[in-house]
Amino acid sequence: MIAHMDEITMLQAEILKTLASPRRLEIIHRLAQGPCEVRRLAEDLGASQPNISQHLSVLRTAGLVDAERDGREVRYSITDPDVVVACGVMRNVLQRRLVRLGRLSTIDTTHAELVETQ
Amino acid sequence: MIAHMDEITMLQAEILKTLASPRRLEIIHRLAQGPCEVRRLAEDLGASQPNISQHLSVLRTAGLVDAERDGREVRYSITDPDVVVACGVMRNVLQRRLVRLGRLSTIDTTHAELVETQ
DNA sequence: GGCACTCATGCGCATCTTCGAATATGTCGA
DNA sequence: TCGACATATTCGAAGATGCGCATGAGTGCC
Repeated sequence: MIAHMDEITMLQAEILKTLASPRRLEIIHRLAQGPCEVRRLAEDLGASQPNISQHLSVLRTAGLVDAERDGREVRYSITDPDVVVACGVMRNVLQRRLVRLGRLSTIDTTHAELVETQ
Repeated sequence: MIAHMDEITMLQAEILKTLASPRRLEIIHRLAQGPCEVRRLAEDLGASQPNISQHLSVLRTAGLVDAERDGREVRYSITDPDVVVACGVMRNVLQRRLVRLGRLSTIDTTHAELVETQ
């Protein structure tokens, strides 16, 4: 579909599609704090191991996370910190919007530098 | 699905899902240069009017763009510039990756501050 | 080798998304 | 009011996605 379009635009759409999942966002969010093994991710996020593994596979294919074997465990980590930064900016957009919608009378959290990517 | 999860995480996934489309990214990219009417968008992007209108509807529902009627035309514009910034950061991540993959011997474009969101 | 543990993968099913084509809605001018 | 133009919406088919479940594959210890 869409014969000719900036290749980078299509790649970007792929990346975004990869991130467009609550579960995967949680994983990214968790990995932003530091590398983590599959089992622990599954526990922390309250999901099944296969489920987490599937999502990690998607993230790995998209090049958003790296996998490193350590004994029988596999430790995943964020590939490029800027992905977390981008997510943080998005998150701030949402924060601002929620404030705007939720409490119209409230003074805007002028540039609440949350970027609490962690 | 996924009973309890940060509401903001789910909203963020919604936003990302909205952006996870080459066509819609093109639209955002185009609107980042300034407001534009549907017909011109369709022409510039080489897509049909209904198609563009559909995508604009999705973007509008997600609150990513604003629509303003002007006579019989409707002018669309970016709601929050930070969305463009976030896209720009993502784009840079990709740029770097392409450089890394394409020309391994090339010196890394150390923080090529493209953010050519425009 | 055999077992336990950790992670990855394949399958089937329900759900959602996208597109083109047709059509409805809205706006202006004659 | 009618016609022309600009935009929005609806519909159906094709394709993609997510989940649970079962199972395969890799590793280390006995």
